[in-house]
Amino acid sequence: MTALRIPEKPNLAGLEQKWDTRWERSGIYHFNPKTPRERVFSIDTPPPTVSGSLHVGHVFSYTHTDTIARYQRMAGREVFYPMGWDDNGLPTERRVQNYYGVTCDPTLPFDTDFKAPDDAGTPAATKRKPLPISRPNFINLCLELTEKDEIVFEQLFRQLGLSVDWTRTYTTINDHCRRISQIAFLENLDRGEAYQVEAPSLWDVTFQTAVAQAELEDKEVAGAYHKIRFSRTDSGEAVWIDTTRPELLAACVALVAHPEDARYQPLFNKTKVLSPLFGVELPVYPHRLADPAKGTGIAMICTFGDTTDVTWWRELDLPVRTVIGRDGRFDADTPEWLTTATAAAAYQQLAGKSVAQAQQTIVALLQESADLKGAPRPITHPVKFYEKGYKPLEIVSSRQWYIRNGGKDNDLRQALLTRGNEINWVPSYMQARYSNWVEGLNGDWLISRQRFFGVPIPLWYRLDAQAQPLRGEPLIPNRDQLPIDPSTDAPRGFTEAARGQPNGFIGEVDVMDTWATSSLTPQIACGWQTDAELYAATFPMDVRPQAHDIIRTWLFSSLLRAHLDAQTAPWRSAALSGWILDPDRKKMGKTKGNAVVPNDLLEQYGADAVRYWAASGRPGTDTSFDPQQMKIGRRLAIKLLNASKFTLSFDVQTFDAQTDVDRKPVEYDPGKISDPLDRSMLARLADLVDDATDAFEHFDYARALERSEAFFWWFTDNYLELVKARAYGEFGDERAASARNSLRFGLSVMQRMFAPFLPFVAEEAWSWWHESSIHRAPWPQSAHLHKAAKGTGATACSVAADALSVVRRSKSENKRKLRTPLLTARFCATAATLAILDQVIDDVKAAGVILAVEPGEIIDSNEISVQATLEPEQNAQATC
RNA sequence: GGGCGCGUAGCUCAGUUGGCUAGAGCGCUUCCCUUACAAGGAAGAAGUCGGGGGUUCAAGUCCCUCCGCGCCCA
Repeated sequence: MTALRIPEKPNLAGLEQKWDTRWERSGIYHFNPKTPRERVFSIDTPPPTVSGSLHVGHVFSYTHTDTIARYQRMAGREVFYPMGWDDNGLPTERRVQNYYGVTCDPTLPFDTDFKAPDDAGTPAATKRKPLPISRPNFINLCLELTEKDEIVFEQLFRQLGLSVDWTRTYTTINDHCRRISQIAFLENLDRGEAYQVEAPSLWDVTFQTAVAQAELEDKEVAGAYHKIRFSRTDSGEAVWIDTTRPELLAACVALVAHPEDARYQPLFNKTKVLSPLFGVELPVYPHRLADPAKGTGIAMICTFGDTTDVTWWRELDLPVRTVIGRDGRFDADTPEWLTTATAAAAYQQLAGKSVAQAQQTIVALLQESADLKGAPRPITHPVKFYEKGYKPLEIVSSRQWYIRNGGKDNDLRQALLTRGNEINWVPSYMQARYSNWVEGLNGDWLISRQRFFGVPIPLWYRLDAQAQPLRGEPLIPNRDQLPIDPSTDAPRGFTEAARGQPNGFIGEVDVMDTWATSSLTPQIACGWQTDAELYAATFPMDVRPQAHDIIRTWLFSSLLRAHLDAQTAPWRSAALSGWILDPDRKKMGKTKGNAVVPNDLLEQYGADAVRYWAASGRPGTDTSFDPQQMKIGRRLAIKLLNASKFTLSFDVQTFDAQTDVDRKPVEYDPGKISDPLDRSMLARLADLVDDATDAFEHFDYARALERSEAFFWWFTDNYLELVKARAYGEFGDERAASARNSLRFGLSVMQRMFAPFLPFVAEEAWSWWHESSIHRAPWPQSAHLHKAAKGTGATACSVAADALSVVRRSKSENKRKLRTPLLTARFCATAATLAILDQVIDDVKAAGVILAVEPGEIIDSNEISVQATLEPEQNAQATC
């Protein structure tokens, strides 16, 4: 038996710091890879973007996962719970550019003596002209800055009490992740799943990079229909088309109308039309995607104004006539297909202009030539944007890398849908979001980005005698060379001097999109290709916790990579968390500017209280930000300390026997629990344990908390009050021992059941009577409680509590103190209830301060009532 | 337009395969410093379960329909 160490006045101050330090020292959250797979519970933690700051949304969802992790650990599983930081990608680039006042120029050589500008971190750094630096130097700055951010993040997560194994932290730009990402890419290439092709792709002109379907966002923007005259080559008759993008007139390759549209039947494939201003001769085609109800029913096809243009271009086999460059401006040179002097003159008025400027110009030109009918008619319509971008996406034809994802291959699509069925979705309706996304894919996954701070695509190309790259035969590094940066590393058989020279080589300049790396978090964390023992112990992982808005990106791409590499789903379960809503029911997030920073909350209410609020949000459900709930959590934490102090204040005869299956040193003796009230409480507690355990097994931490909390308040307000006198010894040693052992048994179970939610206060109270951590203590089992209850049911304690309640009411309604004695009390209930009440009457009598209990009266009601005589102070008589 | 979710007390939410008089916490009102806890305790008031229709002995729960809110996709 451990000596008790109970503070005089327990409180929450300093618990986070105290226990974080001890947990760190004892390493209780460290994963032991020498564990058989069936005893492991592995978690694919979402790596937060470190270029932002953590907000309550993070606290919310990471707490959910932590409650599961802590439950699983207590339930006997070896929990694999690493953390990652997502520091790779555009958000970090932007932050580094601003912080240091630099810009990345991948054509520059690595400068080994490079030092960050002196004004880094000051406003001056953003005001002056950015300093161009090489990609490796730029990446070093990214690493330097993100490292600082990561320290702050880890500090906060520790304060929150996440039971992460901090020895296994990865960052998505570090050597290990770049290596895994590059290996995975090369394997995709080997198997023919990765390929490059010159094709129209969605292009963000601000960031000057291609983007993927998953990163699109429709935004309603103002536009206008312009009615423009084309003319038939045979008759000269006008053909009016409506377009929202008149500036693309020079890029027009055909007109299109619906095949069944009678108005245009005579034109299809028979006669051609001339475009205004440019005089280009164009065919007219039928196609089902042309909407007869839209405008005049006939549209111009340009390469490329929108994704429908791409479809038409592909299906009608049209030429490419590009006028907009990657910077979003019209090409300076007059395109070759504009052959007449007037066409060239018209085009030169557009050359170099932005899309908006060009539109104004072309409208003026069309008005001048009377080819525009009436004024433009303003509309608002959905336009595709890059989710992080500010300008509408353009579609440009460029060489890009893709990974096959089923968007163009029905067999693969079906296989991915089937994989979805193998996953336990929490909540289950989230699977529909996955299936909908997979069913709606319309192309392969574009993974190349024309950016700098990302994982380089690990390839070079041989140059021919004219120094033109031979794209078809990339030079591939050995796996053991990885990670490489083709902009600074030379391929085997070449020296750096051959870079860019005829018959030499050139590095692939593109990097992979962040999702191409983060889609590999299971492989990164589990030691794929690097640690066979760890991989065998942890993969496929048990659960992927994540927010539901990135099912289409992170969840889908992760599932794809695992399917392609391992022919399995990467996890058994996917647990989707909801969002935090602000008081106006709007999503809280850093981009919306309404996010609350958690530091003050942790300071004010304590980590356990904040966790209590977070854990009350059910899986997948959006939850209101509510400091009131944190107050309640704080109160619960304090209550647990006080109830523990009281329960442990009674001496319990020590004993040592194998009958206690829970642990040693033995803290209580179930064999001494003899009173029906005590046994009944344990029976009730057994039901709770079953309920909470079942909830946890289904990832429903919120239910487990709610049930545990309800029991606990009943336990303190009723059971504890009922047994108090008996525990103090008023009914003899034997019955005192029953109360004391029962109190301790109940407390032991309650402390453990709160441990996943309130890890600090549970550990603190547990430490008063145990040497080892509660977080490695076994999860309570109902069988142990049933055994101690010896067949007694849960009814007796309910009857006792009901009886106590009516006694209290009789005093409260007469505005008397609860300590006021009842001279006499006669309980009225059914015969069965009275019989049960009789077994626990001593406790009811003591807790209710009843001097004499008269024989009960049998009535036909499920409710207990009492006829009581209050002490004569006012001689009140109450009947309820 | 398609898919998914939500609507229960003033607020935040439970309510499992339909089953007794629909629950909890907060807030509100009244009372009590009670020796684990006033950072507490006891009691009370408060709901047409979004509207309507249907199935059923029985509907907050199942079906249909409408209204409102949110998210995802087109």
